[in-house]
Order: sequence, then C-alpha cells, then structure tokens
Amino acid sequence: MDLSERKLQILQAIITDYVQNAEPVGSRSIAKKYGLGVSPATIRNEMADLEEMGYLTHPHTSAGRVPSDKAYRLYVDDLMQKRNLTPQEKRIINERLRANMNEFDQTIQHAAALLSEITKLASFAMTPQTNQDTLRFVRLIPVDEHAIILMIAANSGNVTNTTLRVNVPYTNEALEILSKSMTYNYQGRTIDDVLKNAIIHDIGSDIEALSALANSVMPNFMRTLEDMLNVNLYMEGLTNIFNIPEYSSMDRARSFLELMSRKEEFTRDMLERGDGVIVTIGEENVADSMKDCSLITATYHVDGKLVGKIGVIGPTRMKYSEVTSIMEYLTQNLSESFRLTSGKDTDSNE
Amino acid sequence: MDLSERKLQILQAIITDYVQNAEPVGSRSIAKKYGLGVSPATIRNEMADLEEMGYLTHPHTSAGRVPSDKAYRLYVDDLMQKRNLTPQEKRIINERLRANMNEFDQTIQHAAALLSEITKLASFAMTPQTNQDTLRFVRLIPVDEHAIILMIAANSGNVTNTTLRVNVPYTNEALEILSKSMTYNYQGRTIDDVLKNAIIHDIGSDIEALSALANSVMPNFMRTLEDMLNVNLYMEGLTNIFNIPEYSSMDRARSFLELMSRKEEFTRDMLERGDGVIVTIGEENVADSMKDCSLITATYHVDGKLVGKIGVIGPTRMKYSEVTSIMEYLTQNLSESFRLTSGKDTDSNE
DNA sequence: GATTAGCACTCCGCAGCTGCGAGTGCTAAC
DNA sequence: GTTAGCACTCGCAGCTGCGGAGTGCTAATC
Repeated sequence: MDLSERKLQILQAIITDYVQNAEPVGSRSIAKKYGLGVSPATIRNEMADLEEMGYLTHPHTSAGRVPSDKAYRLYVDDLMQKRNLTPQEKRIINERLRANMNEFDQTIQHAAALLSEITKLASFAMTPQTNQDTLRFVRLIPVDEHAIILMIAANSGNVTNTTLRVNVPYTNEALEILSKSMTYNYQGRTIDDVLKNAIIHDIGSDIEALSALANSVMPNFMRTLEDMLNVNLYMEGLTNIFNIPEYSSMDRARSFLELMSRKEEFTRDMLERGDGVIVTIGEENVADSMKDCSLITATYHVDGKLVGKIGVIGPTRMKYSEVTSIMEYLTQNLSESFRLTSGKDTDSNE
Repeated sequence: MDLSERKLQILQAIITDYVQNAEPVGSRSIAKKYGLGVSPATIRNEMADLEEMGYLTHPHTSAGRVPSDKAYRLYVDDLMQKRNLTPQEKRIINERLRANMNEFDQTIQHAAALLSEITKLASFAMTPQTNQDTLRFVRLIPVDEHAIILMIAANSGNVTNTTLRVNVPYTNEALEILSKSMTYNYQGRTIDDVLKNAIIHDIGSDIEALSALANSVMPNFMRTLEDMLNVNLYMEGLTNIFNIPEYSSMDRARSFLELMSRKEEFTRDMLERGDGVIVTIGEENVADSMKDCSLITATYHVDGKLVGKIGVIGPTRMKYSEVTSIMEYLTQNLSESFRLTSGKDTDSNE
C-alpha cells in the first residue's frame, strides 16, 4: 500500500502543477517539466496506479489527471514542507496589524482583510467566545431621570454598555450601592456562570427603592450579558472566488456566497473546529457547498485565554504550504498584540 | 412632446409587464392582457413613437420592447401610484423591528435584513453620521494601575468606551476631577466642534499629576471621538442578485458584488444623497457598475436629529411602488423607535 | 521485468450551420 | 386612424464535423 518514491514524486509534481495552473495535467508535461528521467509512458503507468489507489481522478478519458482530496490530504500531512515567510512578508503583516489598534473588533476585521489580501482567497475572522470570560465590575451611571447606563467590564478587557430606561425613580446613591453589590456578587465569575446561576434576589435588598431598581436593572443586565456572548464574524474578500476557475460557473459561486451569508450557521460550524491550524479538504468539510473547497482555520488568543478564530476558504487546489505559514504567523502576531492591549495583570481584582 | 393618454397606458402596461416578467414585451401580449381595445398593429405604431421619444428600447429587431431609464423615471415621478401596505405587512415590520432592540447597531442591521427579505433585493443600512451629535459627559473609570476606561456619552444615546493604558500613576480623585473637567468643557458641544477646537490645555491644570494624566488621556479621547464619527455599514441579501435575470451573467454579478464590497467608497457615495426617499434609476447613478441598477434610499432619524440611511439596490426593473412604500413605512417606524429609546428629554443637562 | 515507442481511440470544445419562434415594420385595405 | 396580412430579422437551441490533448494498450527494447 505504501507509495514508491517515484510515485510520490509524480504525485507531488501533479499537485504542484495543478495548483498552479488549475488544469488537468498530462503525462507528457510532467515528463517535460519535472525531469524525472522517465518517459511519458512510464508516468502514464504510474498515474494509472495512483488513480487506482484513489490519489488521482480523471475528468474524462482524454484529459489529464487531477489530484483527489486524498492526494491533498497526503500532501498536507506528509509531503508539504513548511514555507518560511520572507522578512518582507513578515514586515507587512506586522505593520498592517499594528496600524489599527484602537478597537478590538476593528483589529480583527483588519486581520481578515489582510489575510484575504495576501492569499487572494476569501477569509473570515471571529471574535473570541467569551463564556469563559470573567466579570471585573458592573457599574450603573446616571443619565437622566428615565435612563441610566449599564456598564459591564470583563477581565479580558472587553467592556460593554447599554443605555436603559428605568421607570422607577432612583438616586445616585442607590445606583452606587447597586453597582457595588452587583460587582461584589459577580466579580471573578464567568459570564456563563452568572447567566446560569444569578438569581435576581442575589441583589435583593431590604430597602424597597433599591430592590425596585434592581428589579428594573437585572433583566437588562442578563440580556446584555447574553449579548456579550455573541461572537462577531467578519468576512473579507468574498469576491475573490470569482478569480478561481473552479467557481467560474454561476451556480457554484452562488451556492458558496449563500453559504457564507448564512452567518449564524457558519459561525456555529466554525466554533466546533479545534484549536491551532486546521486544514479540512473537500469532502472532509461538513457543509455541502464546501465539499469542493478547502478550509483552513487558526486560533488566536486574547489575554492568553479567550480563543478566537480566523480562517481562509478557497479551492482544494490551494497553496497549502504558503497559506498555513501565513496564518500561523498572523495568529501568533495577533495573540501577542492582544496580550499587550489588555495588560499583564488583568487578573488582579479591582 | 406630451404623451397622449393612450401612449401613457401602453407605456404603463409595458412597464408593468416587464417588471413582472423580465422579458421584452411584444405588441400582441399587450393587446391581449391589457384590454386597451386596439389591435397589436396600432400598439406597434404607438410603440414605435415611444421608442423614438426615448421611452422604449429594442434589444434587437425581432424582440419586444423594454422600458428605458427615462420610462422608469416617468413612471416613478408621474405614473406610479402609492401602494398602501396591508395591515399584515405593517404588522410584520412592526414585530420584526421591535424584536431586537438591545443594541442600536443590531437594530439597524436587522432593519436591513428585514428590508431585503421583504423586497427580495440587496439592501443596506448605515448608522447615522454623528458629527452633529453633542456630548453629554465624559467619564474615566479606574481598572487597574495601568489601565482606565474612557467612556464618552453623547446626547443621541450613543455611548462608547475604550480601555486605555496609562503610564502615569493616578488616583481615583484625579480621574474624577479630570472627568468632571472634561465634561464641563465639552458638554453640549458637537463632536465635530470638539475635534476641531479642543486644545489639550483646555484641561490644563495647575496640579502637575493631573496635567500628566490629562496629557495621557487626551490623545486617546480625540482618537475615540474620531472613531465615534465612523459610519457603520451593514449589507444584507447580497446574494439576492443571483435571482435577478439581469445578473445571470457572471460578469455583472461580479462587478456588482465588487462594488458592494468596497464599503468605504460605497458609504461615501451614499452619504452624499439627500434626505427622504430618493430613487435613482440606471444611468442616473454615479457608480459605473450601478448603471444598470436602481437605487432607492431613505432616511431615518435618531432622537429626531441624527440622520441615518437605509437603502435597496436592484434591477431598474423593480417594483418601485411597493419598495418605496415599504421603505417609507420602515424608516418612519425606525425613527419612532429611536425616539423612544433615547427618551424625550435627552437635551436636558446632567 | 521494467521501460519505452507507437498508434488507435476517446472525448472535449469550438465553429459553423439550420430551423424555429417571436416579434417587428411596412403596405394596402377598411 | 385603425387593422389585417405578410415578408423579414434576429436570437436561440440543437446538430455536425473537426482538431487537439491525452490516454491505454501492445509490442519492441534495454
């Protein structure tokens, strides 16, 4: 079952050629371009073997060979050699990532744009799942007699606020007491935990006015926590698929774009993938309209803990070596920059 | 130059038919379907006249007629009668809009999704331009020794925060004084105004520690204000264009999607459009790849003042009457719900 | 036994042709 | 002014034939 050295060489040659030219490759052109020292006829025999073993396919009798998913899998696992980025490429990534650091989401989106720009593929980036993020403090800030701002700060550096309408009269002192009490109760607990276990009368108070205020605030608090759990998804370079021969048929392009526009579904699927750089090829993908694509995802970390994802989608005929290297470098870089932003000691209590 | 009653009827019939079927309409089918009491031959004569006047075109000799941009313009300006929404349609819009009111941007995005769902067209929504928004207060909140949260609340109800790293030691009192001082200085002024005219030593202080802190905070403050000016753009239902016969050619679909993915450019173009419901047809559009589209935009208001936009893009062959009615209703509804959210008296001082 | 040359064969893609259907424009009659 | 009739135009779908690319097989060669 093992592949002879020569078979491997031929297979690699076919993959290389096909990745570059997107056209079935014939025995003659291999013999010519990749000096293996044998004639086309020999290569044809080997190719016939490789086809029987499932590494190659045939669009039709008189066409050249095309690598199968299995071939790409072999390539990614064993044949491919890691390509180091040039200093120039590294520099570009560094510069572009640091350029826009003001808002977290912006940075993430930028990273996706950068990735798609470099690889010329469709890319996406997701903000981290935050259910394991812990709360740092809660604060209620008066706006006017009908409105207050609810502010929730998490230890990852994530801070959210919503303006809420309250229909009970309140005093600034009451707000402060409630803020402190909520902070005291929830500080250090994960969002998940608070959502599941926070009972409204945690905050309960003997003072009637305060408890009325709490009753008015708590549902909004919970709702906002739920919002915080939402993962944001940014997609970039979707129109790159038009440059890919595989998608020159309308139907394919369409079903691909439709897949990408069902964002909730897509997000869910992506969250299920493991950590690190993961490559899934063609049929290995779950989504139907991705059966002829390859998907590469990688993870970055915020504050060393929360995990976000970034990914690339393209034809199975893809420069795996290059793309995985880029993604590895990019996510490392992202993780580092998010360590800086949120400080070293975010775990300390207030 | 004026069109006879019969010509108008025929023109209207052609438009109606073409909008529905997306196929050039012939004299016979008009005579049949839209009982005008005349024979196809007569209609042919009239059509020839209409063509000469620029209201109709001919894909080729043996094809039916197709309305020109000029015809649609006439239709939108004079012929079209406003279509009232059914109570059911209104109900759907109401329900869907109220369903997700927690975050402003979410609501906007939802509105775009709803719009594209109802019209089956591509749609977008933009958050308001906020340069005329006025500041309500600024607040600095301690996080740990290296970080503070900067919170900026505007009178529209818009509240932003960023975590900033400070490399000078600070006390809670200093933060409070600085907060108050900034609020005092900027309250009631527009973001634009503050960005242009705020000089750092506005805040200047005799106390050295305080002025060091201010120096550390101010650049971030300005940057955050700039961020607040950013208009967010949400697009929905882009893949709907695949259902439109006009875009069944790859090239068209492609150039359309590429246009839409250049978001900054698109945003800029949209901001230049006037208020209320505005229809631009085919060649009237500036962007090249929109010369065969129609674009309808409408404006909604936040707090009765800030103006956001929402829009629809589709083939010139579009149900103008229906779409404009829907958009009118939708924006009214949006404006109302944003009045509620931010309260009636947001103008009062703190 | 592995390799190679040679050749028949397959199949795609393309260009050119044909017939059909839809719809027009014109003319002559009403 | 309106209409019937008819020749004409054009796009489209389907067919045909051809060239090119590449295979698979067989028989000769190393």
